Amino acid sequence: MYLIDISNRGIMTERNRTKYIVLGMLTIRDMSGYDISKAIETSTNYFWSESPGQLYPVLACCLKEGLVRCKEQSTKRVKKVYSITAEGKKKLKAWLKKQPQNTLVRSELLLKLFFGGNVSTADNIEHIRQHQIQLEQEIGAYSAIREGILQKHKASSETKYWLITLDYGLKVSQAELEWCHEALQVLKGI
Amino acid sequence: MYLIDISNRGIMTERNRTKYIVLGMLTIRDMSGYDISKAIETSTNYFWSESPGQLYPVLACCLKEGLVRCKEQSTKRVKKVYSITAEGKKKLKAWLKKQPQNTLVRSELLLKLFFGGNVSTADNIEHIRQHQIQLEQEIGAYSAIREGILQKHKASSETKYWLITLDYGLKVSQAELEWCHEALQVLKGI
DNA sequence: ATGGGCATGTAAGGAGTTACATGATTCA
DNA sequence: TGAATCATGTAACTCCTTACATGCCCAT
Repeated sequence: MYLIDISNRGIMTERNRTKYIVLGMLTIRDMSGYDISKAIETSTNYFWSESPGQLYPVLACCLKEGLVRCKEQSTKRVKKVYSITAEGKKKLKAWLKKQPQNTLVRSELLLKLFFGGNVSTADNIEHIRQHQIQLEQEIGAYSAIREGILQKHKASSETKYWLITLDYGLKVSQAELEWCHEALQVLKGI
Repeated sequence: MYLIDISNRGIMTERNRTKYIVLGMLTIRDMSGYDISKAIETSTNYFWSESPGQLYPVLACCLKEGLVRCKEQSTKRVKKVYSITAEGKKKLKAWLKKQPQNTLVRSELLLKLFFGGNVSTADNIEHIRQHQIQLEQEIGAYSAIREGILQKHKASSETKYWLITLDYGLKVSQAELEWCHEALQVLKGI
């Protein structure tokens, strides 16, 4: 016997956080699905990503639930620009206030290193080296984005929070880079 | 028209990494499904977790594919102890040598902070404070595990890699803790 | 005129979790 | 003797990605 709430079916259950990133992005400015997708890629991607195949259905659901509205469009217009409704804002705020949880990390690199004793030291060193290169690129990208925010945007409540999350990325990546260096020294037997 | 490789169906496709953590754990010692589940919880959980509902079917699949074998059991014995086969070891090694990818991070905390301008500063401060407490506990737990490894196990190739992954957790958590401190100062306007 | 980026989607299915059922063993 | 933990498993479902289809717009 299963006691499952069947009314909660579909893609818009309590646990689906895609709708909150959609609503959140629409508090910054009115956007199309494509714009939201691009905004995620260039701002939250390192701690939260979404694929178009997930985004568009959720956006359609938000519209049906009255959390967003779509601007009147002529027959010619292809681009659909959405804005957040008062109800959408209310829903977003309620979620933002709730204690966050469910941090998920899945690092294939660490999983492979954990079992690294089964292959040669050279194999493991190579994995770490590759990661090192990637991290250096990421740190460069974050720094560039940071400069961009400071120059293009006025200091505001919004930008303050953007910088805080960016600084998380910078700080953690920097720590990872240091770890790479130390791990390589251990593996090289220095 | 869809050109999808239908032969790859089921739960044991190329992208399913659960089988590799199963195989990897069995290189440490022979284990039951339950043992593997516990081992994951106490060793790789902070960078790779698995639920029992995922683990048992994959273990059954590994058995069917000849990657693991199950020890002969009397009718009385309930516990099924598995060991890795030569073929299983070969498959694991091939995977370990391939360049890792697909690092996935989903941080609800950072997502909420990114949109933090929509709620009060106090709400955001509270989220960071909670995270700080959690981090301190985690760092304590990692340190305890580190001591445990150093005392219970002889220094070996295996333990060397365990310590490297553990040190990753320590280093990154420490950096996160520092970030918490800085972020709180920014939000408090110090 | 055509190739690339803009833009909106859908189909199929794999990955993974949750919520159970079921029964043995251990120990206070 | 009864609760906790050990132990194995399945059903149902959600989440998410991949791999397409489709067509517009714009610059070379």
